[in-house]
Amino acid sequence: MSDEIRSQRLAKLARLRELGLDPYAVERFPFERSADQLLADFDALAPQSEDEQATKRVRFAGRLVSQRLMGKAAFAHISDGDGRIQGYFKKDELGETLWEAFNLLDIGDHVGVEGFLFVTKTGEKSIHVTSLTPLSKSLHTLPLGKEKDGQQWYGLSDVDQRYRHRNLDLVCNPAARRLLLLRSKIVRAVREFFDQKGFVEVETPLLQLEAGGAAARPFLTHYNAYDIDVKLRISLELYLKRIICGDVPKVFEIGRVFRNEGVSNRHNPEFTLLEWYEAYANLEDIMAFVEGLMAYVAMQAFGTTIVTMELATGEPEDEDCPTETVTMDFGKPWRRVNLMEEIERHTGLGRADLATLEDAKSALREREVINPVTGKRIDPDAEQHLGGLIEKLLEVFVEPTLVQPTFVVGYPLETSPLAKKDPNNPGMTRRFEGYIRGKELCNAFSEINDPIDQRERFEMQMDHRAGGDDEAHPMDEEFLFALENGMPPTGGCGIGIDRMVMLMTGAEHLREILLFPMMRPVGHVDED
RNA sequence: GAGUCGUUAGCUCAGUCGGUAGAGCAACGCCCUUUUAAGGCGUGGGUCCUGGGUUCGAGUCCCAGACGACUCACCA
Repeated sequence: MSDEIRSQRLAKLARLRELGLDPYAVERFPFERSADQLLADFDALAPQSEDEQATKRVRFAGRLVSQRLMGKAAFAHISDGDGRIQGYFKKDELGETLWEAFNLLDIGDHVGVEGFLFVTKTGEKSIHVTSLTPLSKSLHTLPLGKEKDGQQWYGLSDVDQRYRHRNLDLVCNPAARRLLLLRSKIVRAVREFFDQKGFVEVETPLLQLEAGGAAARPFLTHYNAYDIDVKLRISLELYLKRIICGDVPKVFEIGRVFRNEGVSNRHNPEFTLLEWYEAYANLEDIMAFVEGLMAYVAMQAFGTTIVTMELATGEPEDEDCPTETVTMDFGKPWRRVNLMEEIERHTGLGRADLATLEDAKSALREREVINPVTGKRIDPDAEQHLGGLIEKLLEVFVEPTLVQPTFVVGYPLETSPLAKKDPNNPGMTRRFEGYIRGKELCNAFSEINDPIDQRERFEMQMDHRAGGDDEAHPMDEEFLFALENGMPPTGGCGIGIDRMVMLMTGAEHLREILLFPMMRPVGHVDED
């Protein structure tokens, strides 16, 4: 019973205090090398003779992760998170007090040790411990499991527990730790790349009167001082363009945005968005920029532009789920395709079939348009406008085929209220999205800088809203005023950072990338 | 929001036909001064997710609820 374990451990804590070794009273325990460094520099650090044992000392601290007690001697591994090293503890060298203290330690406690390096009979490089300092007491059993030859027994595998108690996940599961470190590297590489390209990093408001720049329902909250309702931002777009209007030609922001929508393996109500805007740049410039960014990030995070990942091809539930090795080279240019041409290639529906909403609906009714792999089809009556239907066709028939990095160019007017019209294709805009592994990575367009056009687009969105689309873009007079004062031609792009990490690491769930994903509270009672 | 499946010891999991709760690890005690999934002997530990119902009797069957996973819908 957990209370029993807890009281046992509190009793051990009390005894440590009686011995004058209160772990919580210690403030610092300096040591120079990580476990990995101790092992790497072993030959130089280990004493060559008994005389040197007194002078060639090492110190190390970490969490006790395994114990093998043998009466008056013991072995135990201490982990600093990244690596672990074995300690050898002997009663007649530690003395009565420290030996008792060692026996009061449990797996999960932090401990500092001092001693000299040596090799055990079985050949493991270890620390011969001559002194130890308890540094924290764990009041619970750590669900660490055991391992041998890289195979793990037991351990913490319940995903609910792993997400709710991420600290335990990080201690017990090396993969969780690996993803955290990889994400940090990737984000750092992104910042470096923008810095190298002369971009300025800015921060814009999270609290906004109207949440614009994307199609999503916002979170609502209240600002007491002004007694006004405000919304949490759903994108970074409009404020960043107002900075472009202020003649700062290259800006980017990495920030949290909030969308009041459901949770799935690719969605979380809050996520980290990267957006950047570059004056005097067009779509082709941005594509090249994305290619360069991804190549740089891959190089910094993995040391190569060639990223290999194991992807589940069956049910991830299944233990023997088949996997497929996918390799992508971010050193190569991405495939570039036209949206309408790709739809025609995968559905047989050409421009003539998709000229108007009515044409498209009757074409869908007349022909059996079914995705041969997933068996999915489209409900023609679900869409309010042609653009929505076209994007639906893209999602169902084209997206799953875009495994290798691909730019899809040319998005419909109705779903692109902030993108310039394509002068050569009525009803279409100068917009592209980048896809990897069948999932959207980025969304970019030539930004509208014509304030009259932008006003008309917002008005079109207001019509959609009146038609029942509560995610249609709101009117934003402040933004229009900025445009009326002049914005240079500008290319902009957005990338979901969490999803980018997910795509590059082969993770199947966004929640593996988010340290603390949204979870329903335990014991929640619905008020309805 | 809808459907399917799941929830048993701190962790990972068994539990047959409805008959009164099991294992390994972890914990506790004893032995053990070079072990590494250490070993040997012994001990304790359960709101079987919650609440109802059926039954002489429910971990097991029925109903409702909580939470999770997956699929779908919305979205990036």
